[in-house]
Amino acid sequence: MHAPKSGKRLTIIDIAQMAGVSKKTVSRVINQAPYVNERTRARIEAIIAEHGYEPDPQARGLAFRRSFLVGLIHDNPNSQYMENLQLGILDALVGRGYELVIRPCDRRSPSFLDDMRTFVGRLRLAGVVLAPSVSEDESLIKLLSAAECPYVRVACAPLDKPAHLVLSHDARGAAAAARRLAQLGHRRIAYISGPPLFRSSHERRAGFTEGLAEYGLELAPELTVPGAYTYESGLARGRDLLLRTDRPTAIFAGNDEMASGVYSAAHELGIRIPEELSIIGFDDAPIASRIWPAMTSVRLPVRDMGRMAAEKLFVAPQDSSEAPSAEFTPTLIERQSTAPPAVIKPSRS
Amino acid sequence: MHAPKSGKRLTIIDIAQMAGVSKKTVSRVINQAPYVNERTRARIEAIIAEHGYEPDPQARGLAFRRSFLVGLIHDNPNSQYMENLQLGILDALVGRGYELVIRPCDRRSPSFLDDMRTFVGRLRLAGVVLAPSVSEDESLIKLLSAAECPYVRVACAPLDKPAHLVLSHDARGAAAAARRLAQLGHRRIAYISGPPLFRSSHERRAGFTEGLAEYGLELAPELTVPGAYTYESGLARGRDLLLRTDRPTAIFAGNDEMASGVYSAAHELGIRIPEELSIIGFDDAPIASRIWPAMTSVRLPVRDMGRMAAEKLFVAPQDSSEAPSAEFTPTLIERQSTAPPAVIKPSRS
DNA sequence: TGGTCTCGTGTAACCGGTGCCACATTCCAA
DNA sequence: TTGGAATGTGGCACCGGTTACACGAGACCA
Repeated sequence: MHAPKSGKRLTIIDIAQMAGVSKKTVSRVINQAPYVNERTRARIEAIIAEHGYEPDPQARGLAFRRSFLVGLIHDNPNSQYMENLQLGILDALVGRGYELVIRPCDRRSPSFLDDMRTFVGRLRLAGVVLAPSVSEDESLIKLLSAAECPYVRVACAPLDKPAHLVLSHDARGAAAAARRLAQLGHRRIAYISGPPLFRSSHERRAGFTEGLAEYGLELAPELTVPGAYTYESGLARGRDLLLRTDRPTAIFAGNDEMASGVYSAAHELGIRIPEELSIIGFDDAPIASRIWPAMTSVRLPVRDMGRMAAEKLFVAPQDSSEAPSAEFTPTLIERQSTAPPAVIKPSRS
Repeated sequence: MHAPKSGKRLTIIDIAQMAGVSKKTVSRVINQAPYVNERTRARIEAIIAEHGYEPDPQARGLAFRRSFLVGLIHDNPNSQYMENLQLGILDALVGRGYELVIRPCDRRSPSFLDDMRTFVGRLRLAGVVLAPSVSEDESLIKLLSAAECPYVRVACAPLDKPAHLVLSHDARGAAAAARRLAQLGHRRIAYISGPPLFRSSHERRAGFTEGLAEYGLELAPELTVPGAYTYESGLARGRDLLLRTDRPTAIFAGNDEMASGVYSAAHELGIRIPEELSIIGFDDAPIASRIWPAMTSVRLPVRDMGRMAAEKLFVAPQDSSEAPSAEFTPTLIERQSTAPPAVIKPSRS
């Protein structure tokens, strides 16, 4: 129980003096370097623990020529998604002495690449995690490689280097949705896609098509309509689809945001869910379980993906043997928005 | 057009050599210190701009004995709220050379205060922003004061020091909701509160009561029920209220999360919104505009509040004359969930 | 003419750690 | 016994900036 020097925080020199060694030896202990006598190491560790000493990250960073900060670059409008990703990353960071710095971005801004260069360069980031859809930006990847900044992409489709990738098999989730609708007996099934700029739009459509194919069904072109991942686009496309004379009995939307738009369209038109219309969304956003009737949706383990992304930053990039598998399969969460199609009275065509 | 030394990043010494001065003079320019000849200053600034030199924050931080990081401590479950707060804070930080580090926390954890002490101490944070409800934690405030760490609280009720506060007048927003319901002709109005631990629960109730009072109405105790700011609690309390023989014609929920629970309860019971039941929420969360029919809600300018919070960190704490007013009044966003009450047929009591 | 004050600039030490290398010991094989 | 490698430790420069202070030059005043 040494009285701590008032006001001053402990430095490596204080610890060295207490232990009767040079600060270099304390440094070795901190960095778990070899060539330290076991007894010496134990003694120093005890002193460090007793006094709650923590080395200054800025001083260490200066000497190491890199910081103890991990950046999260994103342009994802889904705040729930981003929050879970943050939490997952922090799961891995906390305890290792790293911190998370957030950087939203706009890929369409003319200063985008300059901003990013400044961000990773000035901070000498220990690594960055890229969330969709900026994770699909190849020019940014090139920049990061050039800056020798470790990075991990969170994405929904296989991209070039698996060592830098945390993959969600969106296609599999969409396929599960398709199977479920087919099993329930639906035949006239519509799909509202996301914008083509997003890789996930294509993955989800491809998976959905594949799932239907397993049941001998195919996605009719006239029932495949383009949305924009927004509520408004879901509402508009939903109206379009539901006003047709032979309207679909089920709609799969590329995300929950659009699916909730379809809900509104159905309500407007007095079409009952799920009796007259089955709906499946994607993301399992908070709204899916709060909307009425609760929505069947496809859930991504976003927090796990975030944790994995951060952990991948800490394994040597070349050591692909050590690299843990980073592929995640979504789950279909069944709620009350899916049911067998109503018996359709033959329309007098 | 000097060829940059390959691979090496520029340091203050490089700039000093180019300008033919000592690094100390460059340092003065960077920090906008006095006693630099105007011509010298201009020349150095030109060189800095030309080469895109940016001083290393870690080296500066080490010498300054504080970092260029601002922390955001939160335990708010509303991801939309947190995202907007982050964006607002970043609005103020970007361009000043500061970065935002995120730290979720759990006030009930036994290691809570130790974690926070470590967080602000080890990083030598330039400041922290506290989001509700952890912003109401007095022991944390005490800790920050002791650590001489600048802080700003984002809260919904006047707390001790205005210089450290960004205030949202939740009560005024709730009063606006009350007025609107009263104007529409509602008389049997229920309130579902948040948990008592949250200051906002009390503020919103108080404001709502006050707004009703302006119309000679009062909040009946039997129509004031305790919720928990969750969807489930809104659903349960909504069922309770709507199953009563003389059920309310309007319900004001302490937040949108609970309000969406009331929606579900109403749908379950076949009660039409807004014809038979008016609902108002609070927060204007994304769900408010996506749920059907779109919900009337009270909107907080969260992003502005975040920006203000960060800006307050950069004015001298004592200089309260300079401190900008940091009070925000919510707005009532009217949508389709409010209407005059249905004419009630006299019940055979 | 000299003294003091303000301005403008440079020098040296330092912030709190790490890298590189020298050096002393111990261990083991030849 | 000896030499070379492996082990354990310390010294010193350095990471890229800042503070404290010294110093010279010119302005102003007595």
